[in-house]
Amino acid sequence: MPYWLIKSEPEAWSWDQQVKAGAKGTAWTGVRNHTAKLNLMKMKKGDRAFFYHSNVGKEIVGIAEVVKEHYPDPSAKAGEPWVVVDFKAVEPLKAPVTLDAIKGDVKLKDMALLKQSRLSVQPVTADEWKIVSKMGGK
DNA sequence: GCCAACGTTGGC
DNA sequence: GCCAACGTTGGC
Repeated sequence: MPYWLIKSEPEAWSWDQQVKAGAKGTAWTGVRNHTAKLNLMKMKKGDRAFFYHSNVGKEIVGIAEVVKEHYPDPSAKAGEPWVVVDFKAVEPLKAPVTLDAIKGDVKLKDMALLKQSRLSVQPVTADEWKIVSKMGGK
């Protein structure tokens, strides 16, 4: 099963808001980058993603799950190609995994989070998923 | 089709 | 607040 990492500035959309959105989940709107869009389109229902707080916090705070596969982004202008998927919060990490901690682990040096820091929807390998989950207290 | 200018993201 | 990375735009 593929794994992902989704980024949000907590001032715009935080993990707490995602939790409050409940089991039904919410649309992950606002992706305006083609690489990120392609990743959204690859996601299948049930895929899991790390929820990362960019800018403020700079840490992975929880695990989200795809509840609805991609469909046109309601926040896009007519004719634009952007898509969204619906995510729900699954569970928080017991201990958030900070960017510093990720940088400090040589096994995570190839993570897209470090290599393509501006990409807001990224793939995560199974190994990376396992390591970060463990660091997060799972 | 190239590339300079410009805007945005996100870490520091 | 600065700046590196990088995507987009527009002149040629």
